[in-house]
Amino acid sequence: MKSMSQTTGAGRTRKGGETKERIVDCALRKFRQYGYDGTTMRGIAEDAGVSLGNAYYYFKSKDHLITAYYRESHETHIEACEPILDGEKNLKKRLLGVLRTRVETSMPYHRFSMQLFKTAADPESPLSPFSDEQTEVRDLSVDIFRRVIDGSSTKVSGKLATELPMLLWTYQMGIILYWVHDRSQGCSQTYKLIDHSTDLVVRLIQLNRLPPMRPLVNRTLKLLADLKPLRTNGA
Amino acid sequence: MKSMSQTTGAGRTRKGGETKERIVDCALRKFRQYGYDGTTMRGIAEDAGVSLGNAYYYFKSKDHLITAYYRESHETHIEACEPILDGEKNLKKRLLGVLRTRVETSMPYHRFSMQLFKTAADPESPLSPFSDEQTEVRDLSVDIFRRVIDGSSTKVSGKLATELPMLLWTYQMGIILYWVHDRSQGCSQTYKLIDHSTDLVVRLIQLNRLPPMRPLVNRTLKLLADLKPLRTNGA
DNA sequence: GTCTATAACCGGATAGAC
DNA sequence: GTCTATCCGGTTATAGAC
Repeated sequence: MKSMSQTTGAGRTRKGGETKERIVDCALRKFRQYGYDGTTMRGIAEDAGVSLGNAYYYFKSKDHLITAYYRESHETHIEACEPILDGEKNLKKRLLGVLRTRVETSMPYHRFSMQLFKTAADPESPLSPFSDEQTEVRDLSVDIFRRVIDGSSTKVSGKLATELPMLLWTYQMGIILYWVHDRSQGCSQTYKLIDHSTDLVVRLIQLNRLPPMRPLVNRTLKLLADLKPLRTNGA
Repeated sequence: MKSMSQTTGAGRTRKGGETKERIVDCALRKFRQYGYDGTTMRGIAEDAGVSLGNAYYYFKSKDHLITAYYRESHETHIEACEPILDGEKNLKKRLLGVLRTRVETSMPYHRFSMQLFKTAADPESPLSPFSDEQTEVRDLSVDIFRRVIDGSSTKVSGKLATELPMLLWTYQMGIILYWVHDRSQGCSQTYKLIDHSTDLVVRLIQLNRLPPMRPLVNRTLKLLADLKPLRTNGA
């Protein structure tokens, strides 16, 4: 654990912190307005009233501004989810609510996300939501799904219980991937996908209770475990 | 259907065709040797003995050279697969053989593919293996899996039969995605993944025969059908 | 040490002459 | 079909100011 901010160690004085914040704000605004490709570092710097080189003092690359997006994105999401996580007991409704909210709150960044996913899809990059460097935000995000399960009336048992929050997070990433490319009016296709797939997912979770299913479930979990060590050099 | 080559309509004279071919050859060699990012258009042009501008006359962007890679990649694969497709009857062994061969033949391009997937993961791009523009090569690739099934002793029935070749192709893309990020010695992790996952996949295919499974299978297929129309503007 | 600015460099892409 | 000249934007080197 190194601790936070990829952003060059910078921003440790009153003025520095403010400058950094100003850059982030301008960047996010430009991202919403013009998308990722349509936003230039020169443009951000100009808006923020700093020189180009100075912007690079705070963020060592354009990509690194993405971390700022992840943070804002998560905060907006969890805030909007509280009512559902607090008030609803039915598993399917909880899951449905969290996923729909994720899409809704991300809407202003639709164009941006389209172009983002190109960089984010590459687990090489520290900017990938799957990378070590994003552990912090990712864990917060996985936690939402832990709450989805724990706060519901459906009890999950066996090996599945441990893995489920992370699996649901991955499932959410799949939804996002779809949304990113969804050009339908108001992203109605994505909402349809959410409805149909949560139905399936909840069924599968409940199927886990049937003893004859256990070997298949366990074998699948074992496979997923194998999928993990992408970054290690193990033989 | 527009027909082939994304490459600007160019290359229709004797000399033109040769120049184009020379560019492709130099590009692929450089891709193998230095990866995608490590290869510059200027470098390719120089090796091919043409000017930078001229290279752009034949390929309207660096990305468009990727089409050339897809083509070579597919040809090498199918050639290497013939023995298995002709000689083996067991479904699992056929599938295993085809997937292993895919990885083996792609090995010289491992570094290249790492960087490639960044661009290819974006279905926006005409370079994505999922895009309309790549229908031609993709169909050829899906066809390999049709042969895997048809030539095997296992009979597949129901709605699954129609979709299975395409599903297996998608599954192969998943394997490739894993391989691309696999840093283990000789990509042993990927081969392990292939072994374990084909086992699971073949089991699932055979499970399809059990009547009680049908509703779940059909519901899943319906969901997958919903997943398709990513590019349309449907309500 | 923390911050800021100016002037390059590099490589993908385009314009336009021949 | 081919070239040269140029643009554009991410990134870096470097030098100074607080």
